[in-house]
Amino acid sequence: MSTIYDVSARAGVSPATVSRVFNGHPVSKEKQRRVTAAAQELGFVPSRAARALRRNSSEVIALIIPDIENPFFAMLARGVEDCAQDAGFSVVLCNTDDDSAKETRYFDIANAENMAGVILAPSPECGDLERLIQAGRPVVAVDRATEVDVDAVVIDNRAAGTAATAALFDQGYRRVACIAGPKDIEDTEERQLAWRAVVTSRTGSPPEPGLLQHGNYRVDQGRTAMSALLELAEPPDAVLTTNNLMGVGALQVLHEAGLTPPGFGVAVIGELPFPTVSPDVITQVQLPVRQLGRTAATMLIERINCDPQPARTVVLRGVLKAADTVNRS
Amino acid sequence: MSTIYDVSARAGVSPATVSRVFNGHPVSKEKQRRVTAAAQELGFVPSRAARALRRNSSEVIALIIPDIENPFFAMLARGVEDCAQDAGFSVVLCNTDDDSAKETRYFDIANAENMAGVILAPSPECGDLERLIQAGRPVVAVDRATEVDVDAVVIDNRAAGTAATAALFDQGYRRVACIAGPKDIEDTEERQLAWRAVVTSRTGSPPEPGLLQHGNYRVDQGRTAMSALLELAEPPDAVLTTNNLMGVGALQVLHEAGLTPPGFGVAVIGELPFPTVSPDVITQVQLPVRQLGRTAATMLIERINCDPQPARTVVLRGVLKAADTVNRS
DNA sequence: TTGAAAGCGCTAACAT
DNA sequence: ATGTTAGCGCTTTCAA
Repeated sequence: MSTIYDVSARAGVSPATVSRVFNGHPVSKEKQRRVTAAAQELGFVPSRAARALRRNSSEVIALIIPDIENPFFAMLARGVEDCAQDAGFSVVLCNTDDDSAKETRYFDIANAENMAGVILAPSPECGDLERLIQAGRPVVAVDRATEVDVDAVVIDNRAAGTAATAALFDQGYRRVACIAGPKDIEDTEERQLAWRAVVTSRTGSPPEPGLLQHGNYRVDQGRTAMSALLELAEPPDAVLTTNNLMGVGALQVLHEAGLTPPGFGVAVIGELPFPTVSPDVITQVQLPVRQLGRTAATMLIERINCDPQPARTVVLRGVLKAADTVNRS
Repeated sequence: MSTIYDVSARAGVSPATVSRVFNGHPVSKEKQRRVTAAAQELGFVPSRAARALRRNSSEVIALIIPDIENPFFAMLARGVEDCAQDAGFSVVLCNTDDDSAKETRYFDIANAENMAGVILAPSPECGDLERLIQAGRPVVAVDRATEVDVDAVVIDNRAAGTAATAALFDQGYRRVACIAGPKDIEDTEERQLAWRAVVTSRTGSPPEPGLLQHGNYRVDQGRTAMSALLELAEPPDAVLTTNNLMGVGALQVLHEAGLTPPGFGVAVIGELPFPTVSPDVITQVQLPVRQLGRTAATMLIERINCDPQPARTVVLRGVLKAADTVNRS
């Protein structure tokens, strides 16, 4: 690995000039040419390690998410990485399993690595964000907002829940249940409240308590919740799940019980990953997840470039893909 | 962010001693105590950036893969990250889209960042690995081997292809087609050859050319290939896909054509991601993907710790989950 | 066991 | 526009 000194010697200029060329600072045409030529010949690649130390900011951003195996976060990661790469940043992948201690550990690492910034999908009780703020490291929250006042990109959960639930009623279902996420998470709470509101307005009374189940956003809990719903004295004829993975679990159980859509109504907030059967009979609210990632990365990079404006929250809306309307009389 | 000097001043020792404490080098009990106390009080976290520069090796490894949105690679990433984290390493996510130019760019970044090592799922024509080798950066190849002689963790593709194809014949299917990956990739080639061998031995003659389709490992090409198979003058009664995503595509097309398993036999190498219907009617060769990631990370970390042994190749085997044997007479 | 000091490769004042 | 130089925070000889 050759250094800036090797290049400067070969080009007959000072190391500072080489640095200037590689940072786009003004340099005379002639020296510019000599430097690039010398660098080319030596296969010189600037040391990001040295630069990070000197500038107290590396060309790396942290992406802190619950679990990359969840297709939602994989998509998000893809959006972030695409955008980051275009801007010359690399992305460090940090899985937290919704554990705030792990989250905090990653905050420390972000500091220790002098990372340029952090994109965070916060766990229910978010880690100690102050550590980042105090170090002056920009943070953008995605998917969920945080207590702390930082930039955020979120989904319009209320609208998503309303659209999905209303679609089920429009398709003719009457007893619409809901499988929601953990109680203490804001976004799922919003979706669940939307469901409750639509049920109330369509049926004239609030949903029975048994029709609301809580899961942890994963497939197995979708299964558990769906099983519980089917065991009710008076089971529902349709279900809304507030995320995609619990939708997968619910569909598995329904399938095993011989209750496939559209015989039983299913609506999912989020997109079913890799469906092997036609998803036309399932109502989905498709979330612009990649866009979520791209937007977050863009905002973060603006901050990294010292954009001084106050914290912003960007709200993205999902797109309703209603099931083919089989109006069951 | 306090530095090693702040700590040394507070503890009344030299900076070198602080460094020694944090690196597990011998230091007297007393000073050890004072240093840890001082560090604790100051909330000192060692600068990885400085360390990386000085040691010419950071606590970061690169994970270079085609696409994190493919659940196979998401699982792999999870295995890698879990293992890396335990050893104190962070993981940089690099999506190549099977583009060797992007791959090479990431090799340069790995060098520029002084990364500790690289885990690489090589694209068909692999990037310029020499850049890494020459810089002395350890590399472990996963999923596919490389031209260059480096450590590798791969799947026993021949066994996987054989088991899956044989299972289809055992279930009573007679005309077994194959949807394989790109022609120039070794692993899919192995799987396809295994299919060919089993077909030949079971039917007494090699498969007709039309029964072999090539795709690019993605859902859409699985669809295209399956459609082509169904349009044959004499269509197959079963199909093997050499990866999971093409299996998804094939199942979609079959479903749309009203040909669902077990009426039409389907075997997939790899696991169907998030199946919404019971996968019991589909033969899968489950690949130990997370284990693949863990093994690769473990091997890499051994190399980082200067393990001098010659390049090793570890072969992992999949597990056959045959469909419930519906023997169609 | 401990400390002093050099230096990893770069950037940014400062001086010219 | 360009060169000189002092660090960024750490690790690692070398001496003591």
